[in-house]
Amino acid sequence: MAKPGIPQGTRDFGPETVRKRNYIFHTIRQVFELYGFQPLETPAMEHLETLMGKYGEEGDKLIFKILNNGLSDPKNTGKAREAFENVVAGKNDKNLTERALRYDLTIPFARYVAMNHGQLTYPFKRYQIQPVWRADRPQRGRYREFYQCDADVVGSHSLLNEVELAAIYTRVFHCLGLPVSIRLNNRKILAALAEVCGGSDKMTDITVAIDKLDKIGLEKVKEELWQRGLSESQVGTIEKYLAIEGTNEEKLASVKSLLAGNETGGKGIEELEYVLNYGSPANLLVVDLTLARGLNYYTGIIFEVKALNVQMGSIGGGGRYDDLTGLFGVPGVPGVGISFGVDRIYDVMEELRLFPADVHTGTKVLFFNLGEAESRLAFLLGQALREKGVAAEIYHELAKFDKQFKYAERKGIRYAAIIGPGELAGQEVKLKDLQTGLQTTHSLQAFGELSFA
RNA sequence: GUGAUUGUAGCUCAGUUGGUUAGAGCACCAGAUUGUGGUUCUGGGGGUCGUGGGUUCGAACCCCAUCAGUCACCCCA
Repeated sequence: MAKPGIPQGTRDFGPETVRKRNYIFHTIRQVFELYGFQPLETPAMEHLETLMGKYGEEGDKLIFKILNNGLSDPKNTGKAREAFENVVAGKNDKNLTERALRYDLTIPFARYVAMNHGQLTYPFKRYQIQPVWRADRPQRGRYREFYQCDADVVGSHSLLNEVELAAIYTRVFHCLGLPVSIRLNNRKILAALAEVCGGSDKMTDITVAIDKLDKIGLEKVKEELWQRGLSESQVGTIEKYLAIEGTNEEKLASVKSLLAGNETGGKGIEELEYVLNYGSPANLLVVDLTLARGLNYYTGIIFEVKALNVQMGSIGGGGRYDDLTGLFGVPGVPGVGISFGVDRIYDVMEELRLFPADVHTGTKVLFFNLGEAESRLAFLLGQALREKGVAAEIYHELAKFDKQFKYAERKGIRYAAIIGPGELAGQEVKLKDLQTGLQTTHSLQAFGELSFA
C-alpha cells in the first residue's frame, strides 16, 4: 500500500487549528456583517475561459486546470491527442481542459455580478469566505490551497467605500490584537508617473520594478528599469519619485509637484487625500508610493496590509477596479474590494502568540466511568448539562482513574465529575476542578444547578 | 518555471578516516499505585536508515538516478 499523503502545499487542520482558524473567520465575518455586506458563495471550479487572462501572464500559469472526463472514449481520443499538442505548446484547449479551480474570489464575483446584474440591488455589497487554489511552489506563508475573505462593493464610484473598507481592515486587526500597517497608493499616480516618463505602455514594467524597492534596493531597481528600456532621464524621474518620504501629507505634496500638470496624477492624489482626511484612524493608514500590486485589473486606490514585527508577505490587499464586469459583457459597473489572507494571518498570530487561551475550550465536564450503574447516572446528568448548553462527555469505558484523568487533561477539559459506588449509594457527585485541584461534593439537585460558566 | 538544502523510531534529532546486533530525549504501553491526573522510578514495544540502482569483502555514511519536504528567486494572500 502506498504511504498516505496529501498534495504539496495543502494541509490537514487538526481540532486545535480549526478552532483557531474559526476564531479568525468569525471575527472577519462579524465585521463584514456590521458594515452591511452580504454573504455569497461560488463553485470551486469555473470555466477556464472565465479565469484566463485576468491575472496577467504569470497569474495564468498558476491556475490549476482540471482534466476533462471521458478522454478515453474512442470518439474523443482523436481530438484529445490534437488538444494535447496544443497544451504542450503552451495553449489551452477545450478538448482537454475546460474547467479550472478558482484562483481568487474577485473574478468569480465579477462573473456572478455579470450573470445577475439585472436582479441585483446596487450598490451590491458582498462578502465571500472560501478557499482558492494556486499552482505556486509552496514556501513560508505560501500554500497551494488557502482561504481568502473578500468584501467588495460594486455599482458605486463613491470614495466612501474606500473609507469604509479601510475602517474594516482597522477594526478586524484591532479585534484580533494584531499590529499592522495599512498601506495605500493609487494606480492613477503610477499611471501618471508612467505618462510623465514617456510611455503609459511601460506602466507595468515600472510598477513591477519599483514594487521591489524595499527588497532589492534603489540600485537594482534602476538596473531593472534600464534593462526594461527606459532612458536615463526617465529613470531619473523615477528615482526622484522613489526618494519621496515623510508624513502622508508631505509625500502627497512632493508627488504633486513632481507630477505637476498631469491630470490623472492630480485625480489620484485628490482621492488619497479624500480618504485620508475622512476622519478614519489615519495613524494606521500609510501612503506608500511604491505599492503597486500585481493583479492588473486595479485602476484606483489600492490597499495592502503588512503585519508589524514579523517576516511575512502581505496579509491582505485590495483596491478599486473600474470595469471588472466589462470583461464579462456588462460594462460600466465599478467596484472596490479588499481581501484577508487567513492562512497568513494564522501563521503570524501563531508566531506572535496572539490567540486567546479560551479558543481551545471544547468539552467542559468529563464524567468518569466507574461502573455500569454509575455511568447510567452519569449519562442522565450529562444529558441534563447538554440541555443547558454545557458540553459534556462520559468516558467511553470502564478504566483506571489515572487514565480517565489523563484523557481529561489532554483534551483540556476543566471539570471531572466523579460518580463511583459510594457516590451512587449516597446520590451525590464529586466534582474536581482540574485547574485548581479543588474537589467539591454536590447532591444531584445541587449539581444540576451548577452553571459551569 | 529557476536555484539551494534536507530526508535515520509516532515526534525532535545523534550517528566519519565505510566495519559486529543503528542510538538518545519526548511520546506510547505495562508495573510500582485494585477510587484521585500532572512529578518520580522500573520494564517494554517500535526503524526495509525516503525509494531504486552502483562501487566495495562490507554502505545510514561514497557515486548516480528518482521521489518527498524546506528555503530563496519569480509572483503573490
